[in-house]
Amino acid sequence: MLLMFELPTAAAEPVRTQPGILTRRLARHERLFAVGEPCQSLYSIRSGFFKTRMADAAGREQVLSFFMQADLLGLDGLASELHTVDAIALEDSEVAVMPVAGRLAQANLAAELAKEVARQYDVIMVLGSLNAPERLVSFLIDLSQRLSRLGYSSTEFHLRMTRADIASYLGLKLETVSRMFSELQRGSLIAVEGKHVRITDRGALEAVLRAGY
Amino acid sequence: MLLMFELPTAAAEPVRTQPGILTRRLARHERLFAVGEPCQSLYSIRSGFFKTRMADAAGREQVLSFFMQADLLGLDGLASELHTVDAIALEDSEVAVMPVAGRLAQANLAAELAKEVARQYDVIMVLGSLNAPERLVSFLIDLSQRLSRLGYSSTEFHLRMTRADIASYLGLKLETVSRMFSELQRGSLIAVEGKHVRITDRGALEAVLRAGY
DNA sequence: CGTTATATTGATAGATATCAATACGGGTGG
DNA sequence: CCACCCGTATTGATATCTATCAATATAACG
Repeated sequence: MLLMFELPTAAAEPVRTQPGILTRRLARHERLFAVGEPCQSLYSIRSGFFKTRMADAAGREQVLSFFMQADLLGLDGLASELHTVDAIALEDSEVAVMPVAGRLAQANLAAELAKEVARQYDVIMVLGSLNAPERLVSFLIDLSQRLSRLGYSSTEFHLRMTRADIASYLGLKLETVSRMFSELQRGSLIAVEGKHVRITDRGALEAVLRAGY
Repeated sequence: MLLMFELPTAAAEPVRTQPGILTRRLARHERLFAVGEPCQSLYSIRSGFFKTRMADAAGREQVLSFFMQADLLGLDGLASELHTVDAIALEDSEVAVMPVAGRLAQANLAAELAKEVARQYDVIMVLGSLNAPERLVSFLIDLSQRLSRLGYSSTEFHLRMTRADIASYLGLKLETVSRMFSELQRGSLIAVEGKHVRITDRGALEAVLRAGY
């Protein structure tokens, strides 16, 4: 099992399902690309769910983003031509492989990068100025909005990532995340059962971000 | 004095110092652009020092970056065509004004955005996984390296920003930043006197990031 | 030179991390 | 297909870190 993580990420050869479009399938826990690998392609997520993570000089790991359907993965590698993060499938997934120099025009690339910059500013705001419950609320609202945009329920969903993933993403510890879930449930803002979340009071959730907690 | 902050940011008309190149001068505390303004130009810093900041729904302010000579300001506005941050001069400064659609080729734009994405990942790592002294160390090393690249001393420099600015940038409170400065000084890693900083033991500073503090 | 912003330091409170024990659940092998 | 087992999650008790409150001290600015 541990071996799975050691396989070179190119082990699964992309397959040509439609003329001119490469598709790659990944099993849960498989790595789409790893730190240090050359960045030759971007990946548009067809289905599934990913996280990206990075480690610092002391080996501390940080989850940087979560990616779902229609999201574009791989922008991290454009500055240096090498990937600076690992991308890991959190469930069986399928991505469209797009050569960096290919169909994605230069202008679109800039637009995607600009969006990524904007998203990251939001993450920095969260990490820099929100306390633990606020961070979790912000995370849930963001998830809810993204799912909604994809046509899924905005009030009820399954978390694809572990508490540890959420904690790392939010700059907290997993126990704290767990406590905050329970806390929000006690306050009747949400209903949680493991990875299943239902937003029961969206107004109150949004109020948390406006007025603090 | 307070009025200064209320002046529209376009008050100071850019002047044409060289044929084809617009330059704009700003006094300390003056705003180069503000949240919500259309993003028509990027700014290359000729001299001086800037911070960018953002406020969330609850009005909490977050300093996002510091900019110095040769840095490119304004990338924040490219996603939505409106600026999402305020840019404020921390000392008398001069910037070259570059129309977004102008001389900066599309490819260069993408490259700059990619670099910005990479820089922000580092900020997220800092906020997400370092404790207070480590954050300050990371900040000082980054500053030192950037100044060095510009030909200034990497071991001795003047901070252009206040403790509150540093604190916001690092997701801390200003008192904590002040304590961490004193702490690093007690450990003989640096010598501080107000805004003047001297790095006395760079090896030890770097060790903090490798081994924790 | 006075006034105000900025910085330092101390005492204390509050939030989150850490340590630990238990419960839960999903994947795997029998 | 079921039972087992290990990864995951919850919860409690306590420790640690950072924020807050407060009092000076210092420096920058008009």
